[in-house]
Amino acid sequence: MVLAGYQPDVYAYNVLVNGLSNFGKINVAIGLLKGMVQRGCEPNAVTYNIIMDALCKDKLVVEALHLFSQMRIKGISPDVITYNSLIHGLCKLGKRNQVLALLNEMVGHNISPNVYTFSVLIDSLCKEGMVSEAQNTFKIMIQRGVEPDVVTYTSLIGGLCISDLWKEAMALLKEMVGKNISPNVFTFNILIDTLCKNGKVSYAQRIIKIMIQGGVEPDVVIYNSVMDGYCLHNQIDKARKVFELMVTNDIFDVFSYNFLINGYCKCKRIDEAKELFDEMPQKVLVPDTVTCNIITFATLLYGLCKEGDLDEVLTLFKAMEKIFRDMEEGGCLPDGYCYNVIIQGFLRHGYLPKASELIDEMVEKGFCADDNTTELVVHLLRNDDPILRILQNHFEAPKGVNFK
DNA sequence: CTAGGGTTAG
Repeated sequence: MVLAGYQPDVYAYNVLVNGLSNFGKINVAIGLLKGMVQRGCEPNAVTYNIIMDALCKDKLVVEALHLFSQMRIKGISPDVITYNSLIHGLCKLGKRNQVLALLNEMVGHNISPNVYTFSVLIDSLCKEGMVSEAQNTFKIMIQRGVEPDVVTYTSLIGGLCISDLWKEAMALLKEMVGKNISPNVFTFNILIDTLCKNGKVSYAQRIIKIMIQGGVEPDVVIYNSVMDGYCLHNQIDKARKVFELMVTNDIFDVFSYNFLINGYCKCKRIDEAKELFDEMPQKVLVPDTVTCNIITFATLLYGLCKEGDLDEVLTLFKAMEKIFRDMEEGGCLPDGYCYNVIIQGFLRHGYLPKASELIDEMVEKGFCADDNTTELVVHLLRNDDPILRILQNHFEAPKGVNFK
């Protein structure tokens, strides 16, 4: 464009700056910001907003604030988007005082906080567990004539759920529906999952009905939550019924299997857990879920270890080792959780050499013993087991424990 | 051309 003798205007530059920022090339975008001035094109608020927002999303709020002062020196007025980006960035860093200062500043410049501003504030308060403050902010917003939308409601409902205030969350759902603000599948899922975890599966079923009436179809996540809700509250057979319904409708995934396997392991119905595990390859074991397969192995082994069926554990572990090697090529390895669970199984049942060998392997791969593993080793050490000296090097002594 | 939320597991 330049070679052909055309001068890009500020819109053209902004498109480029935006593209570069979206691809993480913020430094190149900043270079362009300087370059455009040299070529006689003045940046506008949008140019600065794009770069400042990208910086804030990279937690580089200090750099964003530097640009903020530069734009004002140039006489370019910040707008509500400028402030929202900065406030969002500062909220994520927990800089409450600076957030309040900016809010005051924007109001002082006659820039009113809008639904984005309030949503950011409410979401941030919710995530910090300050739900009542979030509720207050919500009230203030309405008082000031700023209408909450689906984003604001979803954030606040999520916050209430985190604090187990599901009755308040339900009330809020009703309120938004009454205002003709349609909840989406995420709004429903957050609520349904909380209800299920609290053992209120029948409430959850009611919400699912409301949801279907509202034209939102339950997805696999919803069914999984309901199933896990039953598992968590010792109603494995109800969970099984949901699962079978899911399989019939072809709505299931690795999560579904993992929940149910976990449920069976927890109520010691290991045979059924193993049966489910065995049928997975025909149904869901596709390459992009290999990580989840590991989790499933761990879950299954956890159940077997607790049962003390060590022969079976060893058989499975050998099968697993083979799969691990196959996975290595795909870059998918067992994680620390997996190692710890298996090691604990061996420790509990006296297979100390195998435990030692696995700890070596785990440490070699950069994973650490977790609290449970450490506790088991310490317990065995207190009983003065000589074999455990082999293990000592792998653990730092917790306070008050002397390995020697 | 620019800003907010987003759900399930060991």
